[in-house]
Amino acid sequence: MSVQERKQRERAERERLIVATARELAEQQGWDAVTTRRLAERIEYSQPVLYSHFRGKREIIGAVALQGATELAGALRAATVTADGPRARVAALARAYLDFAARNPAVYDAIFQLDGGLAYAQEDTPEPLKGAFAALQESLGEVAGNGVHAGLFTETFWAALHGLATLTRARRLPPEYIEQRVELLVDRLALV
Amino acid sequence: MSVQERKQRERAERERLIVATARELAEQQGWDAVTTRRLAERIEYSQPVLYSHFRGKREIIGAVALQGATELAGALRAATVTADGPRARVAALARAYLDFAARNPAVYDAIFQLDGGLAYAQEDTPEPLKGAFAALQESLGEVAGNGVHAGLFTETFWAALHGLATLTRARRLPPEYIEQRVELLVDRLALV
DNA sequence: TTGATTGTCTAGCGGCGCTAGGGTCGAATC
DNA sequence: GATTCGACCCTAGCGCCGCTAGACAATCAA
Repeated sequence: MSVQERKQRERAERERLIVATARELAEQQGWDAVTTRRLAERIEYSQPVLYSHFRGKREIIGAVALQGATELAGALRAATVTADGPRARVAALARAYLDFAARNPAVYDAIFQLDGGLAYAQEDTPEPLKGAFAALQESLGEVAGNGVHAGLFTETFWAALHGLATLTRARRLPPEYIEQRVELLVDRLALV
Repeated sequence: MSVQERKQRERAERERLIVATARELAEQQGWDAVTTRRLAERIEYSQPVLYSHFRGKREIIGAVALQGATELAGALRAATVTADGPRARVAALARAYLDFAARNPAVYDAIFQLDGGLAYAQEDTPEPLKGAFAALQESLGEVAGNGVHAGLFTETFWAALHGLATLTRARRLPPEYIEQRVELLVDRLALV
Protein backbone atom coordinates (compact mmCIF):
# COMPACT_ATOMS: atom_id res chain seq x y z
CA MET A 1 0.00 0.00 0.00
CA SER A 2 3.01 2.25 0.30
CA VAL A 3 3.07 2.95 -3.39
CA GLN A 4 -0.49 4.22 -3.37
CA GLU A 5 0.25 6.35 -0.37
CA ARG A 6 3.24 7.87 -2.07
CA LYS A 7 1.11 8.67 -5.10
CA GLN A 8 -1.52 10.26 -2.92
CA ARG A 9 1.11 12.38 -1.25
CA GLU A 10 2.53 13.45 -4.57
CA ARG A 11 -0.93 14.30 -5.81
CA ALA A 12 -1.64 16.42 -2.76
CA GLU A 13 1.72 18.09 -3.18
CA ARG A 14 0.95 18.93 -6.78
CA GLU A 15 -2.40 20.36 -5.77
CA ARG A 16 -0.68 22.64 -3.30
CA LEU A 17 1.71 23.64 -6.05
CA ILE A 18 -1.19 24.57 -8.33
CA VAL A 19 -2.83 26.74 -5.70
CA ALA A 20 0.43 28.39 -4.70
CA THR A 21 1.36 29.06 -8.31
CA ALA A 22 -2.05 30.49 -9.12
CA ARG A 23 -1.82 32.76 -6.13
CA GLU A 24 1.68 33.85 -6.98
CA LEU A 25 0.80 34.56 -10.59
CA ALA A 26 -2.31 36.45 -9.56
CA GLU A 27 -0.37 38.64 -7.14
CA GLN A 28 2.33 39.28 -9.72
CA GLN A 29 0.21 40.02 -12.77
CA GLY A 30 -3.41 40.00 -11.72
CA TRP A 31 -6.07 37.32 -12.03
CA ASP A 32 -6.55 38.02 -15.73
CA ALA A 33 -3.06 36.68 -16.28
CA VAL A 34 -3.90 33.45 -14.50
CA THR A 35 -4.88 31.36 -17.50
CA THR A 36 -4.98 27.62 -17.46
CA ARG A 37 -2.26 27.55 -20.09
CA ARG A 38 0.14 29.76 -18.17
CA LEU A 39 -0.63 27.98 -14.95
CA ALA A 40 0.01 24.60 -16.53
CA GLU A 41 3.29 25.79 -17.96
CA ARG A 42 4.46 27.13 -14.62
CA ILE A 43 3.78 23.91 -12.79
CA GLU A 44 5.38 22.03 -15.69
CA TYR A 45 2.35 19.88 -16.45
CA SER A 46 -0.15 19.99 -19.24
CA GLN A 47 -3.48 21.80 -18.96
CA PRO A 48 -5.67 18.73 -18.38
CA VAL A 49 -3.77 17.95 -15.20
CA LEU A 50 -5.35 21.04 -13.65
CA TYR A 51 -8.75 19.58 -14.36
CA SER A 52 -7.89 16.37 -12.57
CA HIS A 53 -7.53 18.45 -9.40
CA PHE A 54 -10.15 21.15 -9.90
CA ARG A 55 -13.37 21.39 -11.85
CA GLY A 56 -12.11 24.53 -13.51
CA LYS A 57 -10.53 27.91 -13.02
CA ARG A 58 -13.30 28.94 -10.66
CA GLU A 59 -12.42 26.21 -8.20
CA ILE A 60 -8.79 27.23 -8.25
CA ILE A 61 -9.82 30.74 -7.31
CA GLY A 62 -11.93 29.22 -4.56
CA ALA A 63 -8.95 27.27 -3.22
CA VAL A 64 -6.86 30.44 -3.09
CA ALA A 65 -9.76 32.18 -1.35
CA LEU A 66 -9.98 29.56 1.36
CA GLN A 67 -6.25 29.65 1.97
CA GLY A 68 -6.39 33.43 2.10
CA ALA A 69 -9.34 33.50 4.47
CA THR A 70 -7.44 31.37 6.94
CA GLU A 71 -4.49 33.73 6.76
CA LEU A 72 -6.72 36.75 7.09
CA ALA A 73 -8.33 35.34 10.21
CA GLY A 74 -4.90 34.68 11.64
CA ALA A 75 -3.69 38.16 10.83
CA LEU A 76 -6.74 39.73 12.44
CA ARG A 77 -6.39 37.70 15.62
CA ALA A 78 -2.66 38.36 15.79
CA ALA A 79 -3.29 42.08 15.53
CA THR A 80 -5.95 42.19 18.21
CA VAL A 81 -4.44 40.04 20.95
CA THR A 82 -1.76 42.57 21.78
CA ALA A 83 -4.12 45.55 21.79
CA ASP A 84 -5.27 46.98 25.07
CA GLY A 85 -8.98 47.51 25.47
CA PRO A 86 -11.90 47.27 23.06
CA ARG A 87 -11.25 50.56 21.27
CA ALA A 88 -7.62 49.70 20.57
CA ARG A 89 -8.58 46.21 19.50
CA VAL A 90 -11.02 47.51 16.93
CA ALA A 91 -8.52 50.03 15.61
CA ALA A 92 -5.87 47.34 15.32
CA LEU A 93 -8.39 45.07 13.64
CA ALA A 94 -9.30 47.69 11.05
CA ARG A 95 -5.67 48.43 10.25
CA ALA A 96 -4.78 44.77 10.00
CA TYR A 97 -7.72 44.18 7.67
CA LEU A 98 -6.80 47.00 5.32
CA ASP A 99 -3.17 46.02 5.51
CA PHE A 100 -4.00 42.48 4.45
CA ALA A 101 -6.09 43.75 1.56
CA ALA A 102 -3.32 46.07 0.42
CA ARG A 103 -0.57 43.49 0.69
CA ASN A 104 -2.51 40.62 -0.87
CA PRO A 105 -4.79 42.26 -3.40
CA ALA A 106 -5.27 39.17 -5.54
CA VAL A 107 -6.04 36.98 -2.58
CA TYR A 108 -8.40 39.60 -1.24
CA ASP A 109 -10.18 39.62 -4.58
CA ALA A 110 -10.41 35.86 -4.55
CA ILE A 111 -12.08 35.97 -1.16
CA PHE A 112 -14.38 38.93 -1.56
CA GLN A 113 -14.79 39.90 -5.19
CA LEU A 114 -14.35 36.99 -7.52
CA ASP A 115 -16.51 33.97 -8.04
CA GLY A 116 -14.76 31.00 -6.51
CA GLY A 117 -17.90 28.95 -6.34
CA LEU A 118 -18.04 29.23 -2.56
CA ALA A 119 -21.08 29.69 -0.37
CA TYR A 120 -21.04 32.72 1.88
CA ALA A 121 -23.14 33.59 4.89
CA GLN A 122 -24.88 30.22 4.90
CA GLU A 123 -24.80 26.99 6.82
CA ASP A 124 -22.63 25.25 4.26
CA THR A 125 -20.16 28.09 4.18
CA PRO A 126 -16.63 26.64 4.36
CA GLU A 127 -14.95 26.85 7.75
CA PRO A 128 -12.18 29.29 6.76
CA LEU A 129 -14.74 31.85 5.67
CA LYS A 130 -16.77 31.44 8.81
CA GLY A 131 -13.53 31.74 10.75
CA ALA A 132 -12.59 35.02 9.15
CA PHE A 133 -15.97 36.48 9.96
CA ALA A 134 -15.71 35.12 13.49
CA ALA A 135 -12.34 36.82 13.88
CA LEU A 136 -13.97 40.10 12.97
CA GLN A 137 -16.85 39.57 15.32
CA GLU A 138 -14.65 38.67 18.28
CA SER A 139 -13.36 42.21 18.47
CA LEU A 140 -16.31 44.05 16.98
CA GLY A 141 -18.92 42.40 19.13
CA GLU A 142 -17.48 44.21 22.12
CA VAL A 143 -18.27 47.64 20.72
CA ALA A 144 -21.61 47.08 19.02
CA GLY A 145 -23.44 49.02 21.71
CA ASN A 146 -26.57 48.22 23.64
CA GLY A 147 -29.44 46.78 21.71
CA VAL A 148 -27.42 46.35 18.56
CA HIS A 149 -27.01 42.82 17.30
CA ALA A 150 -23.34 41.85 17.25
CA GLY A 151 -23.61 40.10 13.89
CA LEU A 152 -25.34 43.00 12.28
CA PHE A 153 -22.79 45.42 13.67
CA THR A 154 -19.93 43.24 12.47
CA GLU A 155 -21.40 43.07 8.99
CA THR A 156 -21.78 46.81 8.81
CA PHE A 157 -18.32 47.59 10.10
CA TRP A 158 -16.86 44.98 7.83
CA ALA A 159 -18.71 46.45 4.85
CA ALA A 160 -17.19 49.83 5.62
CA LEU A 161 -13.71 48.32 5.70
CA HIS A 162 -14.41 46.44 2.52
CA GLY A 163 -15.51 49.64 0.83
CA LEU A 164 -12.34 51.42 1.86
CA ALA A 165 -10.18 48.52 0.75
CA THR A 166 -11.75 48.07 -2.66
CA LEU A 167 -12.28 51.71 -3.57
CA THR A 168 -8.72 52.54 -2.62
CA ARG A 169 -7.27 49.75 -4.68
CA ALA A 170 -9.54 50.43 -7.64
CA ARG A 171 -8.15 54.00 -7.53
CA ARG A 172 -11.61 55.38 -6.85
CA LEU A 173 -10.34 56.84 -3.59
CA PRO A 174 -7.09 58.79 -3.28
CA PRO A 175 -4.54 56.71 -1.40
CA GLU A 176 -3.75 59.44 1.10
CA TYR A 177 -5.58 59.86 4.39
CA ILE A 178 -6.28 56.18 4.76
CA GLU A 179 -5.40 56.40 8.41
CA GLN A 180 -7.77 59.32 8.96
CA ARG A 181 -10.62 57.43 7.36
CA VAL A 182 -9.99 54.47 9.62
CA GLU A 183 -9.88 56.75 12.65
CA LEU A 184 -13.16 58.26 11.64
CA LEU A 185 -14.78 54.88 11.22
CA VAL A 186 -13.56 53.55 14.53
CA ASP A 187 -14.38 56.76 16.41
CA ARG A 188 -17.93 56.90 15.19
CA LEU A 189 -18.96 53.28 14.77
CA ALA A 190 -17.37 51.71 17.81
CA LEU A 191 -19.07 52.44 21.10
CA VAL A 192 -16.56 52.07 23.90
CA MET B 1 -23.14 70.64 -45.57
CA SER B 2 -26.46 69.12 -44.66
CA VAL B 3 -25.39 65.69 -45.81
CA GLN B 4 -22.40 65.69 -43.49
CA GLU B 5 -24.59 66.87 -40.66
CA ARG B 6 -27.02 64.08 -41.25
CA LYS B 7 -24.19 61.59 -41.23
CA GLN B 8 -22.86 63.01 -38.04
CA ARG B 9 -26.28 62.75 -36.45
CA GLU B 10 -26.65 59.19 -37.59
CA ARG B 11 -23.23 58.34 -36.26
CA ALA B 12 -24.04 59.87 -32.91
CA GLU B 13 -27.31 58.01 -32.87
CA ARG B 14 -25.55 54.74 -33.52
CA GLU B 15 -23.10 55.44 -30.75
CA ARG B 16 -25.99 55.95 -28.35
CA LEU B 17 -27.44 52.69 -29.60
CA ILE B 18 -24.20 50.88 -28.85
CA VAL B 19 -24.02 52.22 -25.31
CA ALA B 20 -27.68 51.54 -24.63
CA THR B 21 -27.43 48.03 -26.01
CA ALA B 22 -24.31 47.24 -24.03
CA ARG B 23 -26.00 48.47 -20.88
CA GLU B 24 -29.14 46.51 -21.58
CA LEU B 25 -27.24 43.33 -22.31
CA ALA B 26 -25.11 43.78 -19.21
CA GLU B 27 -28.15 44.24 -16.99
CA GLN B 28 -29.88 41.27 -18.55
CA GLN B 29 -27.03 38.75 -18.55
CA GLY B 30 -24.05 40.35 -16.84
CA TRP B 31 -20.98 42.01 -18.28
CA ASP B 32 -19.42 38.67 -19.20
CA ALA B 33 -22.17 38.26 -21.75
CA VAL B 34 -21.35 41.60 -23.33
CA THR B 35 -19.03 40.40 -26.06
CA THR B 36 -18.21 42.42 -29.11
CA ARG B 37 -19.80 39.77 -31.27
CA ARG B 38 -23.10 39.74 -29.43
CA LEU B 39 -23.11 43.50 -29.19
CA ALA B 40 -22.50 43.84 -32.90
CA GLU B 41 -25.26 41.40 -33.69
CA ARG B 42 -27.75 43.24 -31.48
CA ILE B 43 -27.09 46.60 -33.09
CA GLU B 44 -27.20 44.89 -36.47
CA TYR B 45 -23.76 45.95 -37.58
CA SER B 46 -20.50 44.06 -37.85
CA GLN B 47 -17.92 43.97 -35.10
CA PRO B 48 -15.46 46.48 -36.60
CA VAL B 49 -18.14 49.17 -36.49
CA LEU B 50 -17.85 49.13 -32.70
CA TYR B 51 -14.19 49.96 -33.05
CA SER B 52 -14.93 52.98 -35.18
CA HIS B 53 -16.76 54.44 -32.18
CA PHE B 54 -14.73 53.10 -29.26
CA ARG B 55 -11.17 51.98 -28.83
CA GLY B 56 -12.38 48.72 -27.40
CA LYS B 57 -14.67 47.05 -24.95
CA ARG B 58 -13.15 49.01 -22.08
CA GLU B 59 -14.26 52.30 -23.56
CA ILE B 60 -17.78 51.00 -23.99
CA ILE B 61 -17.86 50.14 -20.31
CA GLY B 62 -16.57 53.63 -19.61
CA ALA B 63 -19.37 55.17 -21.64
CA VAL B 64 -21.96 53.20 -19.69
CA ALA B 65 -20.27 54.29 -16.48
CA LEU B 66 -20.48 57.97 -17.36
CA GLN B 67 -24.12 57.68 -18.30
CA GLY B 68 -24.78 55.82 -15.08
CA ALA B 69 -22.91 58.32 -12.94
CA THR B 70 -25.09 61.11 -14.26
CA GLU B 71 -28.20 59.14 -13.41
CA LEU B 72 -26.87 58.25 -9.99
CA ALA B 73 -26.20 61.89 -9.21
CA GLY B 74 -29.72 62.74 -10.31
CA ALA B 75 -31.23 59.98 -8.20
CA LEU B 76 -29.29 61.08 -5.14
CA ARG B 77 -30.33 64.72 -5.53
CA ALA B 78 -33.93 63.78 -6.19
CA ALA B 79 -33.99 61.73 -3.02
CA THR B 80 -32.51 64.40 -0.80
CA VAL B 81 -34.42 67.50 -1.88
CA THR B 82 -37.66 66.32 -0.37
CA ALA B 83 -36.10 65.23 2.92
CA ASP B 84 -36.46 67.40 5.97
CA GLY B 85 -33.30 68.21 7.86
CA PRO B 86 -29.74 66.90 7.61
CA ARG B 87 -30.38 63.55 9.30
CA ALA B 88 -33.29 62.71 7.02
CA ARG B 89 -31.34 63.86 3.99
CA VAL B 90 -28.46 61.52 4.76
CA ALA B 91 -30.79 58.61 5.39
CA ALA B 92 -32.59 59.28 2.12
CA LEU B 93 -29.25 59.57 0.36
CA ALA B 94 -28.05 56.25 1.69
CA ARG B 95 -31.24 54.49 0.70
CA ALA B 96 -31.22 56.03 -2.76
CA TYR B 97 -27.62 55.00 -3.26
CA LEU B 98 -28.22 51.38 -2.30
CA ASP B 99 -31.41 51.34 -4.28
CA PHE B 100 -29.58 52.50 -7.38
CA ALA B 101 -26.92 49.85 -6.90
CA ALA B 102 -29.53 47.14 -6.45
CA ARG B 103 -31.63 48.20 -9.41
CA ASN B 104 -28.74 48.80 -11.80
CA PRO B 105 -26.10 46.29 -10.80
CA ALA B 106 -24.31 46.24 -14.14
CA VAL B 107 -24.20 50.00 -14.36
CA TYR B 108 -23.02 50.19 -10.78
CA ASP B 109 -20.23 47.77 -11.63
CA ALA B 110 -19.27 49.82 -14.65
CA ILE B 111 -18.94 52.90 -12.47
CA PHE B 112 -17.29 51.44 -9.40
CA GLN B 113 -15.85 48.02 -10.10
CA LEU B 114 -14.86 47.54 -13.69
CA ASP B 115 -12.10 49.14 -15.66
CA GLY B 116 -13.66 51.63 -18.02
CA GLY B 117 -10.43 53.48 -18.56
CA LEU B 118 -11.66 56.47 -16.61
CA ALA B 119 -9.72 58.66 -14.20
CA TYR B 120 -11.13 58.90 -10.70
CA ALA B 121 -10.41 61.36 -7.91
CA GLN B 122 -8.16 63.48 -10.09
CA GLU B 123 -8.26 66.77 -11.94
CA ASP B 124 -9.04 65.14 -15.26
CA THR B 125 -11.83 63.08 -13.79
CA PRO B 126 -14.85 63.29 -16.13
CA GLU B 127 -17.59 65.65 -15.03
CA PRO B 128 -20.27 62.99 -14.42
CA LEU B 129 -18.06 61.25 -11.89
CA LYS B 130 -17.21 64.47 -10.12
CA GLY B 131 -20.91 65.26 -10.16
CA ALA B 132 -21.86 62.02 -8.47
CA PHE B 133 -19.35 62.58 -5.73
CA ALA B 134 -20.52 66.15 -5.38
CA ALA B 135 -24.09 64.93 -4.97
CA LEU B 136 -22.93 62.76 -2.09
CA GLN B 137 -20.99 65.55 -0.48
CA GLU B 138 -23.86 68.02 -0.67
CA SER B 139 -25.81 66.07 1.89
CA LEU B 140 -22.96 64.45 3.76
CA GLY B 141 -20.97 67.63 4.27
CA GLU B 142 -23.69 68.84 6.60
CA VAL B 143 -23.17 66.03 9.08
CA ALA B 144 -19.40 65.60 9.01
CA GLY B 145 -19.06 67.15 12.44
CA ASN B 146 -16.67 69.78 13.72
CA GLY B 147 -13.08 69.52 12.65
CA VAL B 148 -13.77 66.73 10.21
CA HIS B 149 -13.00 67.48 6.60
CA ALA B 150 -16.17 67.21 4.50
CA GLY B 151 -14.40 65.43 1.65
CA LEU B 152 -12.82 62.89 3.93
CA PHE B 153 -16.13 62.27 5.65
CA THR B 154 -17.90 61.86 2.34
CA GLU B 155 -15.32 59.38 1.15
CA THR B 156 -15.64 57.32 4.29
CA PHE B 157 -19.42 57.28 4.31
CA TRP B 158 -19.45 56.50 0.63
CA ALA B 159 -17.02 53.62 1.17
CA ALA B 160 -19.36 52.18 3.78
CA LEU B 161 -22.27 52.36 1.36
CA HIS B 162 -20.16 50.87 -1.38
CA GLY B 163 -19.19 48.00 0.88
CA LEU B 164 -22.80 47.28 1.73
CA ALA B 165 -23.83 47.48 -1.91
CA THR B 166 -21.12 45.21 -3.27
CA LEU B 167 -21.04 42.64 -0.48
CA THR B 168 -24.78 42.29 -0.59
CA ARG B 169 -24.86 41.78 -4.32
CA ALA B 170 -21.89 39.41 -4.30
CA ARG B 171 -23.90 37.35 -1.80
CA ARG B 172 -21.24 37.85 0.84
CA LEU B 173 -23.83 39.53 3.06
CA PRO B 174 -27.29 38.11 3.68
CA PRO B 175 -29.87 40.27 1.92
CA GLU B 176 -32.00 40.73 5.03
CA TYR B 177 -31.57 43.56 7.48
CA ILE B 178 -30.32 45.97 4.85
CA GLU B 179 -32.43 48.68 6.35
CA GLN B 180 -31.03 48.05 9.83
CA ARG B 181 -27.48 48.31 8.55
CA VAL B 182 -28.26 51.60 6.89
CA GLU B 183 -29.87 52.89 10.07
CA LEU B 184 -26.80 51.90 12.02
CA LEU B 185 -24.49 53.68 9.60
CA VAL B 186 -26.52 56.86 9.56
CA ASP B 187 -27.04 56.86 13.32
CA ARG B 188 -23.39 56.48 14.14
CA LEU B 189 -21.57 58.25 11.32
CA ALA B 190 -23.78 61.28 10.82
CA LEU B 191 -23.52 63.94 13.48
CA VAL B 192 -26.74 65.93 13.55
C1' DT C 1 -17.99 59.91 -66.17
C1' DT C 2 -14.22 59.07 -63.51
C1' DG C 3 -11.37 58.94 -59.60
C1' DA C 4 -10.89 59.39 -54.75
C1' DT C 5 -12.75 58.86 -50.37
C1' DT C 6 -15.56 57.06 -46.93
C1' DG C 7 -17.79 53.40 -44.75
C1' DT C 8 -18.69 48.62 -43.92
C1' DC C 9 -17.98 43.73 -44.16
C1' DT C 10 -15.64 39.18 -44.42
C1' DA C 11 -12.10 36.65 -42.76
C1' DG C 12 -8.64 35.67 -39.69
C1' DC C 13 -5.01 36.13 -35.75
C1' DG C 14 -3.63 34.70 -31.27
C1' DG C 15 -5.46 33.42 -26.96
C1' DC C 16 -9.12 31.78 -23.76
C1' DG C 17 -11.54 27.68 -20.80
C1' DC C 18 -12.21 23.17 -21.34
C1' DT C 19 -12.29 18.11 -23.15
C1' DA C 20 -11.85 13.81 -26.15
C1' DG C 21 -8.99 10.23 -27.17
C1' DG C 22 -4.67 7.98 -27.75
C1' DG C 23 -0.24 6.52 -25.94
C1' DT C 24 3.09 5.47 -22.26
C1' DC C 25 4.74 3.52 -18.32
C1' DG C 26 4.70 1.33 -14.00
C1' DA C 27 2.36 -2.14 -11.01
C1' DA C 28 0.38 -6.57 -10.42
C1' DT C 29 -0.11 -11.25 -12.07
C1' DC C 30 1.48 -15.55 -13.83
C1' DG D 1 11.28 -12.36 -15.74
C1' DA D 2 7.61 -11.85 -19.21
C1' DT D 3 2.90 -10.28 -19.81
C1' DT D 4 -1.17 -8.09 -18.99
C1' DC D 5 -3.67 -4.24 -17.46
C1' DG D 6 -4.95 0.08 -15.68
C1' DA D 7 -3.72 4.61 -14.09
C1' DC D 8 -1.91 8.67 -15.73
C1' DC D 9 -0.71 12.34 -18.75
C1' DC D 10 -0.19 14.59 -23.24
C1' DT D 11 -1.44 16.15 -27.93
C1' DA D 12 -4.80 18.11 -30.44
C1' DG D 13 -8.83 20.51 -31.06
C1' DC D 14 -13.63 22.72 -30.06
C1' DG D 15 -16.14 27.01 -29.78
C1' DC D 16 -15.55 31.09 -27.86
C1' DC D 17 -13.09 35.81 -26.93
C1' DG D 18 -11.07 40.91 -28.27
C1' DC D 19 -9.33 42.94 -32.00
C1' DT D 20 -7.64 44.05 -36.96
C1' DA D 21 -6.16 43.70 -42.03
C1' DG D 22 -7.68 44.06 -46.37
C1' DA D 23 -11.36 43.63 -49.88
C1' DC D 24 -15.28 45.76 -51.54
C1' DA D 25 -19.28 48.84 -52.22
C1' DA D 26 -21.37 53.29 -51.97
C1' DT D 27 -20.88 58.09 -52.20
C1' DC D 28 -18.92 62.42 -53.31
C1' DA D 29 -15.84 65.76 -56.10
C1' DA D 30 -13.82 66.98 -60.26
